[in-house]
Amino acid sequence: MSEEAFAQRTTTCGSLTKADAGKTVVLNGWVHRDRNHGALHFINLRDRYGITQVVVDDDASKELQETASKLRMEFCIAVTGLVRQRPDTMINKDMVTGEIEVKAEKIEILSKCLPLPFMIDEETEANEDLRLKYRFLDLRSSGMQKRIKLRHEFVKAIREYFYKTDFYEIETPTLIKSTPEGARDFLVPSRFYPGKFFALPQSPQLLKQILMVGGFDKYFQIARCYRDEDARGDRQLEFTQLDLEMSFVKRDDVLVLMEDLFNQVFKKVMNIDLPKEFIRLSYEESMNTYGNDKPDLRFDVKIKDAIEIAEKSSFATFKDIISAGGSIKGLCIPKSDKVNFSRKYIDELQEAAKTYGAKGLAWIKVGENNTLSGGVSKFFVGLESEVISYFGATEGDLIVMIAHNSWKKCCTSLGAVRSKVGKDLDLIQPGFKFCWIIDFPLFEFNEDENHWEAAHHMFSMPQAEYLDTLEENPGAVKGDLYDLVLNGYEVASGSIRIHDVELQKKIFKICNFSEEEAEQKFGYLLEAFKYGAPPHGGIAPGIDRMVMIMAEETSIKEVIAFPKNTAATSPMDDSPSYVDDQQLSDLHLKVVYPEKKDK
RNA sequence: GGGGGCGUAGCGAAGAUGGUUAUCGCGUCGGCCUGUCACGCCGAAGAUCGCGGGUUCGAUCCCCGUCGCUCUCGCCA
Repeated sequence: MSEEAFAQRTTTCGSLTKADAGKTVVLNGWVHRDRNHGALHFINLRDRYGITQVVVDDDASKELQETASKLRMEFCIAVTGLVRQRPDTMINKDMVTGEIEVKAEKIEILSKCLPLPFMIDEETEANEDLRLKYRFLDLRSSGMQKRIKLRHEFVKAIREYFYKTDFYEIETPTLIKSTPEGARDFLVPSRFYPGKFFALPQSPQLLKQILMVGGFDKYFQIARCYRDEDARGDRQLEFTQLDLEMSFVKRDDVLVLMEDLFNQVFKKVMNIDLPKEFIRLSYEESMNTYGNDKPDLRFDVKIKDAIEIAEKSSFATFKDIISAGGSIKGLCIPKSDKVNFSRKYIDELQEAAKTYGAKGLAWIKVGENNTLSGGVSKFFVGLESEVISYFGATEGDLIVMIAHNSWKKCCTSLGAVRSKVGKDLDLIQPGFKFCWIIDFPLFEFNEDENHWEAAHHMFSMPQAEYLDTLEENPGAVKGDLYDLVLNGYEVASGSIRIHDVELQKKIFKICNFSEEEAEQKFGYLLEAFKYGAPPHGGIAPGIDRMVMIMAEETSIKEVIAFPKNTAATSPMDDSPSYVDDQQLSDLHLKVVYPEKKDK
């Protein structure tokens, strides 16, 4: 079986300049645009590297002219021709190769193309589902090409960094034991053992800890992870993490390593200088000031505790919340020429707050000469100047306050208002603002099941000062946990791990995990800890999410070659799909369809 | 599981208090064109207005249901 011969490229569509004039070249690529003037015919030929204008002149042979007239968008062709400098008046300054054109001597159609479902532009206007169905076409767009390249450069720079800093790249299995806590596992049925399942890893967490016990004190991996939870704009069923772990380290060793890594990677990939050290905020500080644990520091609007001023008001709701021990916080929204603080806009802000559990949004407009109007201003009569100076407000600003019995809901609902305001008022400055969130609580109370559980996961180390009082007051315990945040997205999460069996057992107990259950689920880790486990810790930055932010996109799908949609399916290959009965029976499975009709 | 948005030629959009021929741009097909570069000009084809039901003399439009996509809350250690 010999393949059909064709003229193989001698150069690419992004490389020719006037220095190449006079050379005979062969280009291979796709017909990007096709401008046929009858006797004169221009073809923009595109490949990964760029676009070059091919010309079929009026002196072309009849055969060549006929071939050229058959060309349609996205035909894959080979062009043999002569590079010639364009006359000065015909130079296209917007094209890298705009100084030259290739006078076609021969055109071969390597592969035809059906009429396109959508045009291939820098960014197509077609809706996302269609783009995913025809991903092979969408990937040809310069936007996708650019983003996939960025991702490649990013991962490459990461690997280079770890190779030169003496880390080992070690693969861990993707068929592992199902872990009960955390996200829902993707399960893979065992053919040999009826009723038994492997799980796809949510992360290589336990395996990398065991690698530490195994003596590989600096490990990293570009690891695929799987979580069977609902997708989001910044969340996919499967995603890629830079997973790393180190032995004999303390928290700051990990933070400093990450700062150094991203300094070097951002410099190499985007020629951007990051600060040598990233800002550090405690969880509590971040919640209180920005209303979440992933603050967007690209704009400087800050939340302020408002109990002090609210308790002076005559607003009954505030009094009730205060006497119930709740929280009241406020935000001074600066006057803006982008948004008029109309009743309609305030309603929008209130809706944003309500999605995070706020009951309402108290608001006050700041007028001239220290006056207040609208909303709850009538409850602050006589306190005008005090309110204004408390929030540092000036004329035209809008002060909003949220009162809630739950400190967390008070923070997060006001945080939602802050985020919306940042976008709507166009306050967000360009750039990349990293920060660390540290000192997370180790446990949080599960109201429904009436017991404590790990806020992150059960393998994180409590901070030393809490070690003796863990059981007495779990809610107060802070862990050696850290998240890396970039422009309002959590991009990495890590911790110093527990390496002591007894401490680990204590944590299980606090989380209402019986010894038997712990033994059954994590016995192998506990066993490993009995054999000289080193102190260790690590972190796992999300590759997709970081590249998304670097590419200034808001959907993770833009930086993944073949993503799933929000409905957790792939429109291109139509997965997931039904399998035949034989496959099911091999796996000892029987499908019970839900009541609702299915297909 | 809940909430919001969207669904009109291959693609992107417009549309009407409910009225008989549903617009526009891109693409497609045919013709013309010697300097275009989002080429231009002339012509043509292409739509059960997501699907089902209801109200009505009449529904793409109103109502109910349903499906799909999307954003989001829950969820995601």
